[in-house]
Amino acid sequence: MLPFSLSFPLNAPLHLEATLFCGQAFRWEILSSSSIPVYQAVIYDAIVQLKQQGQMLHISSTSEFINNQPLDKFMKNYLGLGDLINGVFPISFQQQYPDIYAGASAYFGLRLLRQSPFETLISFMCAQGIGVRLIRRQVALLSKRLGKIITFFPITNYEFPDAGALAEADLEALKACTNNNSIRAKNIRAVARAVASGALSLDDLCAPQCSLSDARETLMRYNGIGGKIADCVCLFGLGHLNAFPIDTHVRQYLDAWFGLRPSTTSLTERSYDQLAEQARAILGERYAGLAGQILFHYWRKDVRRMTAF
DNA sequence: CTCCAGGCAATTG
DNA sequence: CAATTGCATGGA
Repeated sequence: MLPFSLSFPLNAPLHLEATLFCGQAFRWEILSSSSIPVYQAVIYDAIVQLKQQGQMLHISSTSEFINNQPLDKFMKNYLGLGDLINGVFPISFQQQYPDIYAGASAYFGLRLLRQSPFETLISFMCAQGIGVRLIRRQVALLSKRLGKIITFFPITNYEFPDAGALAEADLEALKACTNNNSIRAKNIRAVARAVASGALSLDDLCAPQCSLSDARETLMRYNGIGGKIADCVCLFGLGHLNAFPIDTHVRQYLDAWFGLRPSTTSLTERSYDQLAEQARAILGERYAGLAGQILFHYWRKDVRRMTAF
């Protein structure tokens, strides 16, 4: 138990495992695998632990404030507790695809996290053509080697490095953290330099003050960020719940469940946008990203039986 | 050895 | 313009 703790009641049951290990976040760990699991991660400069008992969520932290907000306010926002799953899937979807809706209902306790924009950006730049295992390894290495150490005896962990740290990092050191991919290391450092210099302001790209199309357009100006990665950053770090990232898994379920296929054999910028628009037509413009993330998790866990998270 | 993993960018028609 | 083809790296 960490020094600052609080509990609050939930108006709907959470699925913490699905939320923290569905691929939107890469730093959460399970501490105890007893009947009630405890989840731990470093968020900004705080070690945070979560535990759910019945309808109560117990939170403890090494800091009273996270990212300049009181712990309870920060965590409610971080965990997306304001999003009500009831309105996420349109009635038309429930009627037209009752079996899929029923299957996905096991994951209605999944929430969309509002993570650090910079950490989300760099994390998903590590996520191209690579498995989730290796993404987690890269993010862990970046933190361990380039982030500040944070301790609360006997816990030792590391903050995700800030833009300044990555901007000044030695390219070879960075490469050693990014799966030995020098192009990726170079792209990450360039983006970090843009953020550190103020040329790129991630706060300005957050919803609702910035539109999804403006945010992704800005992000996609940088090498190593295409439509999919921009959408992931928008959805998981910038609060754009209508962003709809299409990866190999989403492509698979869009095809299998809805008969949606890209107009081209390989996904181009154009066919990507077309496919995302067709998905939004089925899942609803407003919450397509959140609905899609639930379907993504359902597809991977229950249909494809993947255990990689 | 081949194929896949939460794609991107340069090149070509 | 739009679409096809290279490319990068580790693990199953």
